[in-house]
Amino acid sequence: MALFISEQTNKVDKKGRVSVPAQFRSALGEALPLGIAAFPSFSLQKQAIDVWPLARLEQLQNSLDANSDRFTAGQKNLAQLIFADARQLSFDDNGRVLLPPLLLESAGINEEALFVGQGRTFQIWSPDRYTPYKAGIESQVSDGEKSLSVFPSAEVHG
Amino acid sequence: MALFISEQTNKVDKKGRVSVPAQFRSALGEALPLGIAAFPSFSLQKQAIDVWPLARLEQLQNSLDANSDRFTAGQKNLAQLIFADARQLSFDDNGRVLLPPLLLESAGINEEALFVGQGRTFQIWSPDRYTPYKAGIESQVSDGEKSLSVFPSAEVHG
DNA sequence: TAAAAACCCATGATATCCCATATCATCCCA
DNA sequence: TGGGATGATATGGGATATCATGGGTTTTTA
Repeated sequence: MALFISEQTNKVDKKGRVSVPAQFRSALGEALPLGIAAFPSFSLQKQAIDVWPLARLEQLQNSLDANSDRFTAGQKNLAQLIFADARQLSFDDNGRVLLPPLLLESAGINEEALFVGQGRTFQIWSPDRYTPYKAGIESQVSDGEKSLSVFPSAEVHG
Repeated sequence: MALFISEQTNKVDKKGRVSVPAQFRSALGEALPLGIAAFPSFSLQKQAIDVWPLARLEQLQNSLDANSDRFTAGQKNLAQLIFADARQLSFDDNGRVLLPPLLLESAGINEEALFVGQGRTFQIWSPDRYTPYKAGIESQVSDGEKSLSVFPSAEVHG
């Protein structure tokens, strides 16, 4: 599965439908028909929506099944919350998903949804919230952190 | 078998019938006609109802048969209680199950039943009980644990 | 035979499907 | 190189199917 990169804003119609950016759909590849899992982003204090390919949730469950001892109690609680709060969304023929009202509300999304690539996952933001958030992130990048090492030993997923 | 994810509240009619969320039914897949096993959740001090696909009970029995020495005495007792307290529920043509009075009472369910996905299993709650329970879980997730590693080595079921 | 369970059908709300169109990028050919 | 044709994408709206729910009727069970 390819990575989710770039930002794109699409409209939410009155039925709650949004087109997922075509690049994101093609990044899903064969996982597209399985759909995606969307839930309020815990790491962002539910400011935005986190989206995972459904297979990633299955990987999490498999990890829990096989390596239960490698998770802290807090991590197990978080996993439970994710399974409870996640909504499984599937694509219509035009590449749209239906965002449930609860997710729209928690992310403060009205007319427009801003898709933000995050590598193996992506986020959906209200543009109004994203602008100051991103500015804050940028200001937190210190001078010493303006370049990144890529560890060559890291395995390639897929 | 797909995962049980998301929350959904459905009504319990005066006959004790509830629609199991369609997504949960489709997650059961071919196991749907076998029905489900429901019992007071021991891990939750019987605050709610735990629901397993019937095949999971069989897996538990198989594990007990094959690895009896790997279970503690307490775990064996727990298994005994589950086999005793579980009720096998089957679906009618509309995707409903009949919740026995004993289960409804132990979970404090009256008019509404809140289904909560937990991956390989799900729970059924009284909405009144669930709200404070969930708040407690959320407060137990510390800031450092607001994201999860997904071990890439875990294989995807399917 | 009374109570409970299973079965059947009806209905409103909602989600899904299908088609139409506007916009834009790409391609192809003059 | 210009300009029209082609195709992909995003978006809107109507038609259809699905879902949750209520109620009635038949069948089973105690």
